[in-house]
Amino acid sequence: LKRLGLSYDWDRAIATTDPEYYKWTQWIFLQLYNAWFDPIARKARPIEELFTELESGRLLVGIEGEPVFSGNTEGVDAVTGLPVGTRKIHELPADELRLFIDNQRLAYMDEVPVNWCPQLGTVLANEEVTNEGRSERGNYPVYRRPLRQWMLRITAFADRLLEDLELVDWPAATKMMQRNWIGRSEGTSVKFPLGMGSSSGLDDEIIVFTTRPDTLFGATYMVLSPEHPLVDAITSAEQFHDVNAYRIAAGEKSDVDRIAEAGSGAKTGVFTGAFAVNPVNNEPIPIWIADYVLMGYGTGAIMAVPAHDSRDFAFAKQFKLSIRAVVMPDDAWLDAHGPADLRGGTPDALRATFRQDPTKFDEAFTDHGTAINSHNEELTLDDHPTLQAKAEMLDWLEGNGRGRREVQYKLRDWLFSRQRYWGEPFPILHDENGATMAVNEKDLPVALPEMEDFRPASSEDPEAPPQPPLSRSPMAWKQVVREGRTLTREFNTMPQWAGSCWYYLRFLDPKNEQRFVSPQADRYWMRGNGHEAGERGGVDLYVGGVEHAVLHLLYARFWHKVLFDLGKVSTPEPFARLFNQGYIQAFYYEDARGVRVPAEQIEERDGGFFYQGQPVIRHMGKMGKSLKNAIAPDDICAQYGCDTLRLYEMYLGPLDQSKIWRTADISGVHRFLQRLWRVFVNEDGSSRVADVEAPLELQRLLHRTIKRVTEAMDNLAFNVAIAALIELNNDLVKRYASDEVIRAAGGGAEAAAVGLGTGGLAVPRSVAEPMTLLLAPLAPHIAEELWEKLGYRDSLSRQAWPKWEQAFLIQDRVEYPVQVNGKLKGKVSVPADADDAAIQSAACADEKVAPLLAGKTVKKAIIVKGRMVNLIVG
RNA sequence: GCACCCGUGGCGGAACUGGCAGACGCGACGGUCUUAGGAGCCGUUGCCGCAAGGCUUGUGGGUUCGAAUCCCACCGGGUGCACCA
Repeated sequence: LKRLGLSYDWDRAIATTDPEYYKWTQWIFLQLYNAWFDPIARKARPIEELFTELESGRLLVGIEGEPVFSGNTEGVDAVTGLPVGTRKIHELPADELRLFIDNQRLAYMDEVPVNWCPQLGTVLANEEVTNEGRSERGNYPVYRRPLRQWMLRITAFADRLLEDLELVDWPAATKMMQRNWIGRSEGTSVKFPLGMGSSSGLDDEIIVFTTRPDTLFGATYMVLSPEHPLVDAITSAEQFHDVNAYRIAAGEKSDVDRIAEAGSGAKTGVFTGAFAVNPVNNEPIPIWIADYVLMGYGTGAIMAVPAHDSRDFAFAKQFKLSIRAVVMPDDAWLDAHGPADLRGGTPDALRATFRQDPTKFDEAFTDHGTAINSHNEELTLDDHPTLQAKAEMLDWLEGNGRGRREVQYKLRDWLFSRQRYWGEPFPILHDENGATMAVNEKDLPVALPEMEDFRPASSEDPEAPPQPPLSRSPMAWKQVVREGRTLTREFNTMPQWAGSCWYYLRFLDPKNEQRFVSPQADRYWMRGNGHEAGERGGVDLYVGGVEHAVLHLLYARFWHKVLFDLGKVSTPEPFARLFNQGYIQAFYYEDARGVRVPAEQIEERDGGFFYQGQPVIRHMGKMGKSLKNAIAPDDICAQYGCDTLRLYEMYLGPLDQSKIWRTADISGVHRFLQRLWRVFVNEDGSSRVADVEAPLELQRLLHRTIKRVTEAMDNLAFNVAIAALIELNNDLVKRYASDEVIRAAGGGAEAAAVGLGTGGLAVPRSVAEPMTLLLAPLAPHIAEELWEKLGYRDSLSRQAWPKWEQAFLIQDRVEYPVQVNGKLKGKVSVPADADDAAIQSAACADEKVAPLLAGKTVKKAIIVKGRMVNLIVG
């Protein structure tokens, strides 16, 4: 791939080139294809059970082809004799039944507006489009256009994906991002009948979603998204031209333009000529179309309450639509936003003005308040606080069949097909009618065909049709004959996420040829911490960057839940604990044109930075190719060794923070390793370690170090663990000085005499061995070398982790800081078993403290055992 | 705009449940060994002060015997969300 000049990444290359791996990715896809979501049980079930449910009559087919549970129907239709709102399934023609079933699958094909990126020549998932409306990869513009594509029904799992975030030990920020992305919002759907002036002639209604049903009396117009399916039917003849022109313009707009427009606050829109009826007061209200209403959220239609929604307020002012106040704000808001001549005046005047004409205020009031101007013959909300008014309105709507409680999600189904060569082929065949069927399990994997030219069709024209490279593949691959019928393979391929969605499961059992993972391996690894089946469980610790928060981590949770529901894995969540590591950052440099220049060729002089003699500007950013500021790890390894590189990166700071690379700082950890080596090993390579007694103070330091390192490692605080080892090493260097120091002091024999060593020059084995084991996870290579110098022939990796002994953590004497009135004044050393009275008298007798107590009485002494003494004097 | 996280020496950072702030490292300074030092070794190093001593965890307040840690307000930085009805 590199030779061909194509960009690639390793995850993807491995996932799509190892048939033993993608075979099982295709198999999991078939699990999704052959499953449906039971909304009552709230779980995925095999498609066979859909047939069973249909045959038993517990599941019925709704009028619009939706599944209806018999328990949810009300009464029997007098004409058909069937439960209200259902059809006879046995009389359904085969193709309709097939359509019904296909529409229930967790992997299904649908024609929906998708993110089309002509330059990449492929469609993209919502999660792969940036806030600016560009492709995350390559940063190209993305357009919305309807295309028939493979979708995965992740929305069915929205509630469980949200709820089960409670189970996992993840960073708050990552959970927050998933919650935002799922975007659950509780509200009300309200039916607005079409009124006079509608050209449709149908008794159609428009359903809107709102979180503020209490403001329904203030709905003075309605807005449909330009793509709303009813637009054609309702638009009047006079308005047809304008509406059509607006729709075309909106369709041609890229997301980039649309989002830029949103940022400016400007609104565009066109009147359709049609009216709807506000169900609470039977007033006709005009229906507009505008692109500030998104087809992708809610029902693609809104009731506009301009007095209490800032977008509707801007739109109504621009197009001179009426604005009616139905929620009274508090006085402070009125005073802050009211007309200049009334500000600072009486609240009554402001209230009266707001009630009459909210356009005199400078923005919409969107908070909760007290309902006003809100009553009809049956219902009055006036003077009721917003929460109460919401509940009352909801009751009224439900009682009259004009609306009901509803939950909306921002999450959309996952667009799963791509028009690229490098991806797992779908294990799917199409018949002559376009119906889909699964490839037989025994025929997996469906391998990619050999092709000369497998590049995606790139174009700058948003109208360019998608052309999957596999559509140009040899006929021998494209067509499959099964039972005498010629079937065609699916030409789209899966996105890179497919393979990464479950690789952690394959890691548990990578050589298994019978299953994607054996139940034994799943149980052993995923429930290793004593979890029962169905409890959280999952991978013990998963370290990765935040950029996966709503991509890989959401997709993998979804697949895992499907596999869990189908009994293929035993835990509902894949990753028990997640840790987001920070990025290594480095300086990068831009020349006068803003072009980035290689950081390694920068000269620093005269307080400035220069590239080939030209001044450049220094910035800071994530280390990588695009900023031309990468440091090749190989070079650092060649110069210092890879243990030094490891140690340096870990010593930079906490794992979750972004850290700045500074090559100069490497010498610190490099020196540590050299000093450590010299404590253990003589210049001639012989070991300095022997079976000598370690002094008590050293034993105590060793056990303190074991404790600190162990706890730091548990917290992933590698920098702290390394610091503790450096301290231990510094102590050893002082006690058992290195060759150079001994020579300087006149040779080994005299060393003890001049105070350089207390127990001879040999380093006690009882310290050296545990220290080596503590070092092993941080600097594994040098630790193995030292282990060999200690006389072992096998790797230390099978050794038990050192344990600290409480007995060595206890000191004979304890040094207490002495505070007087909360201020630190002195320190006293007392025996560890001294009682409070003894500690206090020692504290009072301290030479720094005593003068401060002269002529005063100690009113109170706060003594915290082992911690400190605080004397309160009057 | 809303939400979340974070502010500690010249720098990276440490500090268990509120209990000696600044561990450890870098840098700097001094010494030593050297033909030499951008190597090694030995020291010093939060700030002010000759010292005694005083001050110090973004700023201001609060709780407490005691606050980097808890609470409130503000300032600064980072991240996320955002035409989501």
